[in-house]
Amino acid sequence: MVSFVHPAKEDLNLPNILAALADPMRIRILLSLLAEAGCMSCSQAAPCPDMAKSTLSHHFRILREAGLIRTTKKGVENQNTVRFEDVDERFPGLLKTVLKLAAAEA
Amino acid sequence: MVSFVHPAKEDLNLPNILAALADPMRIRILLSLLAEAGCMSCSQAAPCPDMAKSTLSHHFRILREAGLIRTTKKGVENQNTVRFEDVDERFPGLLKTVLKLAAAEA
DNA sequence: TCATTAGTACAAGTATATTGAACTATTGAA
DNA sequence: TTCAATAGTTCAATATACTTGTACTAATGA
Repeated sequence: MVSFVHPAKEDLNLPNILAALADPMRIRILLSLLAEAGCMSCSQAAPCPDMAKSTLSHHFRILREAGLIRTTKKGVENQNTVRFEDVDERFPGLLKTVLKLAAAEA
Repeated sequence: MVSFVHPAKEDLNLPNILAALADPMRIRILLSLLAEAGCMSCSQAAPCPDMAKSTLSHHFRILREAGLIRTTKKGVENQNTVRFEDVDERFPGLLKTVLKLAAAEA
């Protein structure tokens, strides 16, 4: 059985979050998740279909352990959502600012 | 003769900037530079005196090549300033948001 | 001219990212 | 039930990036 590590809201940590946001692939995953305004499986959310599954899994783990997404197992897939409110409460404005700029660049 | 690489304002690039901001030591260097509201040598700006000179030089180079600081040689020292306006024009709000949150954490 | 100071450059070791292969869990169909 | 297919994870190996010591350069001042 796979169980996912999700830090509590109060344990969100700025260096971890910034490190997670520092990878263009992970930014694109977050934008993709937000564009669908809800849950997506890892494969759906992946904006780069030719990337190795294991690499993708690694990126989702980084996002999850930084507290940027929440992952739950639904059947054979995972459902991922952005923890926007949690992150915004702890670090107001950060996610909105970074993702807005990233979306504008893309 | 050492000459420094400074990207033009229009070449500032979000992934590079986020990657540069993803290291706590580099965040502390930026905060230290801004706290003095101006120029500082590398050694002055370094918030961690027991770090190897070469490591420090490496961090200043990352910041410089991401376009976050400008370095000029003044005598035997370097003078470093944060390129706040350039970065803010290209990526409005980013630097202010990140550094404010980082300062609040520290 | 020579010692000192501030920093850079390079090479070596150490840490992190990427990938393929093997594995687990769930589903759905025979 | 059993079996194949699907979606992800884990692990081990390789590739890339960070850290540091040593050697070097450039400027200053005695």
